[in-house]
Amino acid sequence: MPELTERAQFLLKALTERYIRDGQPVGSRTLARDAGLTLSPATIRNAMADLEDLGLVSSPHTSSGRIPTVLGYRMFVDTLLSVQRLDDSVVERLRDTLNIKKDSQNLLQKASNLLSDATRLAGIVTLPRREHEALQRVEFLPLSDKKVLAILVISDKEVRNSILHTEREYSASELQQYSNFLNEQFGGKELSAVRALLVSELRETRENLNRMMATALDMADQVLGEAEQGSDYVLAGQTNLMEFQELCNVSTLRHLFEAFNEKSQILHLLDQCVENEGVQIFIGEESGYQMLDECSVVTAPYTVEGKVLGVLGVIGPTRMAYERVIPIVDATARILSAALNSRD
Amino acid sequence: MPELTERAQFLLKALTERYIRDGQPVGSRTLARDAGLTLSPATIRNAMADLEDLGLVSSPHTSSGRIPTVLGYRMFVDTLLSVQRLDDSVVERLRDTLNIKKDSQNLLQKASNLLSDATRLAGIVTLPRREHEALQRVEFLPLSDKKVLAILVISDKEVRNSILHTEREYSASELQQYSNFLNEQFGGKELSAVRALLVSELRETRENLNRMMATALDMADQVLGEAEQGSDYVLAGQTNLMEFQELCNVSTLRHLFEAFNEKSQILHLLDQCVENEGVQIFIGEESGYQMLDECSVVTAPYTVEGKVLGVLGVIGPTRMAYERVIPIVDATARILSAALNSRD
DNA sequence: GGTTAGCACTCGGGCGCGGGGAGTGCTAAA
DNA sequence: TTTAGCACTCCCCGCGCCCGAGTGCTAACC
Repeated sequence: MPELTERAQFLLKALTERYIRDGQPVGSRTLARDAGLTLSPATIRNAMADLEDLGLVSSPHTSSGRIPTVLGYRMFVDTLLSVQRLDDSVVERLRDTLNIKKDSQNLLQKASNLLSDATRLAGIVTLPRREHEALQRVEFLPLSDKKVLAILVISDKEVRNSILHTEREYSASELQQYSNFLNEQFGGKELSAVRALLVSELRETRENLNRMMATALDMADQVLGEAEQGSDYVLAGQTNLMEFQELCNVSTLRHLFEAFNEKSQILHLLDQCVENEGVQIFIGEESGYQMLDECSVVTAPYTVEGKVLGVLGVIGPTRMAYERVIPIVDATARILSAALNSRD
Repeated sequence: MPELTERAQFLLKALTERYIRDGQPVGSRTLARDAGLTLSPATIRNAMADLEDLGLVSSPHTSSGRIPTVLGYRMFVDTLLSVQRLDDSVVERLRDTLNIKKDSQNLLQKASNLLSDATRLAGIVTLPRREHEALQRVEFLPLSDKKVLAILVISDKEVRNSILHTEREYSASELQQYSNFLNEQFGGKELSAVRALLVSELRETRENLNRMMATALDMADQVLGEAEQGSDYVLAGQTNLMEFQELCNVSTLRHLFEAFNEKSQILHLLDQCVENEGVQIFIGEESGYQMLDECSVVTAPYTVEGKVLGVLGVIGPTRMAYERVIPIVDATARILSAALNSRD
């Protein structure tokens, strides 16, 4: 990263802020007025030429003002940005909305809506990863006609059930035996571990197991298979993106929306944010995905009991109000984490 | 509806088909060549002038070809359309995809995808209405720490559960008593009836009821409240709509997509289709919703055991290939109904 | 009478032109 | 080092232009 004189930094900051504000390339005259410095446009022009040489700004054509490059934005958010303190009322609102007691799916949807409302961008929240969930308990309930309801208690917040199709009818007490067996064997273990154990056990001892055991294992495996489905996310406020000039041509929008539907690419990007804690920002091409070339993504992981469960964030044009967006994403992540933790 | 000479009908049909094919206003010369009739452009012009007087076609400006009006489309789909017979392979594909055994949520999503894929438009499927579902059984399971898992068995296909927060801990046997009571009282009744009964019973006899009954009713009410959430739909292939010239300006798209997110208006429209059986079509303004002015909606209800559960369909530009779309929507509705019926 | 050829007319779209404006780089002076 | 001055560049916008496609009307034709 090249070193800049204080003035150059100041100008880059002013230019970027101005450009973010009204989306027009910023000229030397405007900047001179804007910056508050008592410098003539000519001086500014010299400084801008330097910034251009360093690759921090560029001009769309010969005689127009400058706009920040990706590198310019990078420096802006990394070292120049003065992050706004969040208005208490906003925090209050976030907290209020997320503190209602609801199932987590609903909570994430709410969070996504909040993000998109507060930033006027698209909000995104990944569903919690399931890998490290532990199996608390399994219960089986007989339904009519060779069907069994399996209930998988993962925590006091997460319960999943699935309907199994069996080859014969089972009595309640018989099913009770099975679940007892499974709970004894696997209760408290991580789902992935349970699955692995089940598979190996099925392979090793299938011949020797009596019919009951085999069925129990089959059932559990069937349920686990469903429980460990692929990751996903909830999205809100995509339409907000249609308000921005720079995204407003149909082909750009189409690629973006197709990526939203496709999910895999976006998920892959968000997955990278799981490791780093705190707010993380991808500017334009940095994401490595073409459809996001003119977008920035601001993310933060959310946690329960210290473990990162998922990622939330916003997607918007590179020209977004970072100083407002960053604290919102940050706060939402914290508050969502708190809500997930404290729920009784 | 005005009566038309055979020739006028033929010309309207040819014109509409042509316009649907390539989206350009159709001129007399083109139509003369296209129609297969050995008529000169001048003759066609006369006939077109008549059609215009009847409000069936219009020209965007003085010297351009004609395009069908909403009325023209209406006559086209009602009396002129030669619906294509569906290719068997397509039916096969529909049937294959919908016959996998999956929970209904998943099935509807699949159906929506199929619709959008097969028509290259946006597919939509409303979630089944819940009103007439009967409560088969309720079970309670103690979780740790003053929490109780309530399981609501609605049918062999639908099970919902929710976690209740109680004021004290309950033993398994105590909970068993509650569920027995509820099952005796309400088993087999419709959810709405159950709810009504509960409310009145709570009001009338609250004072006299012992604590157990009250808790049981509270619990059940809490669960039912969640179960009877508002209606909803699954959507697929919105991005397909971005391919059409006539929808391709950002503001039109925005209104459309906002309506998709909003859901209430679209749902209201779809609700109208529940009553009529078979395929139903709204062309342009006919829907009564502004954001659909340049769109048509083709719907068909799907049923289980003769009862209409929901509606599916597609949304696309008025200029859509009705003769292809209609049988696809029709077939999908039938096949989805069959799949929902036959699932074991 | 229905059909057709001919003709004048209309309108949208594409193209080139020219002027104005915003902004630049360079040079030379303060 | 900063600044004023100046020539230059390029976008944008409006204007006039022409071309082509298509129309309506009229008059002739079968």
